[in-house]
Amino acid sequence: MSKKPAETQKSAIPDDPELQAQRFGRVREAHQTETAEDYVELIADLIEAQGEARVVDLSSRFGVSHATVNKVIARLNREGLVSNRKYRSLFLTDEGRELAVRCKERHLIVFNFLRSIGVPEEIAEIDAEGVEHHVSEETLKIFQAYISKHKK
Amino acid sequence: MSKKPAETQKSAIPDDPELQAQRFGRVREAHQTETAEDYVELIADLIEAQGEARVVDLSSRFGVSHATVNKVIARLNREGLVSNRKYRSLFLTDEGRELAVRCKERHLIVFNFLRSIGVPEEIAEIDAEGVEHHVSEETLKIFQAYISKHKK
DNA sequence: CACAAATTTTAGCCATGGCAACAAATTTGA
DNA sequence: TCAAATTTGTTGCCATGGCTAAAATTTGTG
Repeated sequence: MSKKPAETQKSAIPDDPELQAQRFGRVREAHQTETAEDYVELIADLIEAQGEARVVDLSSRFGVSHATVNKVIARLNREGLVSNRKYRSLFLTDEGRELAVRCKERHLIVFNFLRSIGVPEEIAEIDAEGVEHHVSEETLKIFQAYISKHKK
Repeated sequence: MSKKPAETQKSAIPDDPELQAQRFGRVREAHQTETAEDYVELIADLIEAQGEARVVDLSSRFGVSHATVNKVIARLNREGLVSNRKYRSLFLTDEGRELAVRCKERHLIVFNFLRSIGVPEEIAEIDAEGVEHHVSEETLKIFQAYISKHKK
């Protein structure tokens, strides 16, 4: 009766399992790349700001042990995003550098968008850090348009 | 010269390490609870929609194997969010139910906010799934206010 | 230069959440 | 009823990203 053919019945009924599985799959994927993105982004920032990126810096800025940093770096190296030689400072590969640029852009858009709808600076910074990895290109474009329209 | 005393120099310089570590720490925390939140939310939805929540449903909707579901359920049980007996359908504890309610509210706010700034339905659904776990209470309030102001 | 301090690496531990394969219980239906 | 199908549970594997502790290397100072 009041049931539209194949429409989402909103509220509780989560609709088609496959669709939902795809969504969660996306989130899991995003999660996979989160660490990599955070690392290349910070490495790029450190190189720009201090001329080099060292394990200590990453460990203090991420708030994890240097052992953890080392493990992640080993993976990023394996995946061709970071190039490093023992006991020397860290570098990004071309691929890593490209990824860093994209991430930084995205981060900035999310941050600016949050600011422009009225989120206080420090909170926007925190939220952007978590949110940036989960925002689609489409949504990002909408954020960008909103910023442009409302700026100053 | 155009350098204000102790201000964030924007762009590349990531500012104080401790602050930054706190931010990443928050993201890690959020991540910790993500799985739990997704599970209780879906369990609640399934119970509402179909009268019960079974391992098969979770596995097909999350798109993971039932072995994985079982493992997570064991943890949630240990943590007092889910109550279950062997070979029977799953239930939420009071605590689990409360968490589910909070998550559902949050999910809906994020989803509606995205819709209200012009994100298409299916994309909003995907993005909300990933974003919801990383939005602070403050930002959520701002989302909510925006929705109210722009609704209809 | 030599040695102490700082940094980096390694090793070994843990929990989580993936998986496949197999085992057990329950439901179904002929 | 009872065999087959489905559902659930268990086991053992893997990778990731946490940790501490100890070893190795580099750095810097006296």
